[in-house]
Amino acid sequence: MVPDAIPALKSHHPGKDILAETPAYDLIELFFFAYRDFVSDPDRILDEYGFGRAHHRVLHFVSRNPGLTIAELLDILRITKQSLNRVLKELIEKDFIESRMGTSDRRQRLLFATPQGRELALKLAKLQTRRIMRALSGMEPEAKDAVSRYLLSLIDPDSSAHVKHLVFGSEET
Amino acid sequence: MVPDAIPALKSHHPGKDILAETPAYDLIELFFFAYRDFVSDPDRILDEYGFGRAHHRVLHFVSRNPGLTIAELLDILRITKQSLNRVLKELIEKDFIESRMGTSDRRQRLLFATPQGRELALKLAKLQTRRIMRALSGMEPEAKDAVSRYLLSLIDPDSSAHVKHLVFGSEET
DNA sequence: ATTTTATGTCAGCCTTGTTGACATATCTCA
DNA sequence: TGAGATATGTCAACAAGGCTGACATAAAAT
Repeated sequence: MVPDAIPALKSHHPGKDILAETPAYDLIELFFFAYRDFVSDPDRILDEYGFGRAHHRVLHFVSRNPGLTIAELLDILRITKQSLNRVLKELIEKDFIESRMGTSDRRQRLLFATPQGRELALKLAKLQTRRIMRALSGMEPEAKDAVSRYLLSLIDPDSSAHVKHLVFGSEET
Repeated sequence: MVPDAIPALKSHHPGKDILAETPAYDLIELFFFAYRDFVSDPDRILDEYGFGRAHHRVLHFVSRNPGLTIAELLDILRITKQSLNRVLKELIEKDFIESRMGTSDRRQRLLFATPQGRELALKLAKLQTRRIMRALSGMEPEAKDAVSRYLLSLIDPDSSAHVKHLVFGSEET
């Protein structure tokens, strides 16, 4: 059923080339399916509020990082300010996020989730946590650490320090 | 910096409730960042062909499962036939995928990647494999298995048997 | 005083998802 | 055989969420 998809790797040089270049189809495809289902949980709830996945991402990171600036948020999401502005404006209008003028630099906007915003963000995070916990249950305790290190290592090395700081706070390695 | 986002879980009942409901922010966020970077690799190459991520997904699963039917592909991707048809038509026109009439059931269309299609699919899979191998290097051998089992368990239980069959072939457990 | 920076906004476009309606060929079953 | 179910294709319209380019403003930095 599955075709010989790696003809170029059959004959030639021995050694690690073969292993290094043999596609890791299992991890590629499992990642796709896992992500597909993982992000689908919040969708139903977001619908009730008239929000989409883009709103979820913004609300999540603002709720997790009170006082986040526009520039920092753009760097996290890797989208343009025009794209961000569209969903952010809606979140502010519907009172899920509040934007205050920066104190030290008054050009900046500091973003904060409102109580309503924090509540929704928490609700969605719990939903995803339930799925994560179900997956981790029945696995050895070291498994969670392995998964965490794997995901971190998948990230672009350029960003990994930044992500580490964002996710774990000011810890090292 | 990080707010007290779980006030509702502080006082009440003892026991596992607290742990079960404390958001797993680390795994939630690492999953987001890892996926963000993981899917970005192929983008540059796809651009050269005038394709997007939707084309990539279709090409990947057809290349991996020669003879796939439209219905099976729709079930994998979880999109509507109209959405699929748009990108599939382009892949066929540009000769990356071939559609043959079913033999046993002539209403069906059996999809096959052309040599050109297989080549592109392989190129993209290798690119993602390089990132995966970089992440796995430096981890214990059991780590890969832990990651694989974790991702599989994240998937909706309804789909997990189907995914298992698709990814690993006709194996059990 | 000038330039740079942080943000906002308008306009238009692209990709990729959606719904609903309808057409065709083929298979299944009574 | 004939009716209905099934697999696919297609048209039209729309929505979400990306993008680019251009331009505006206020505040900081030099």
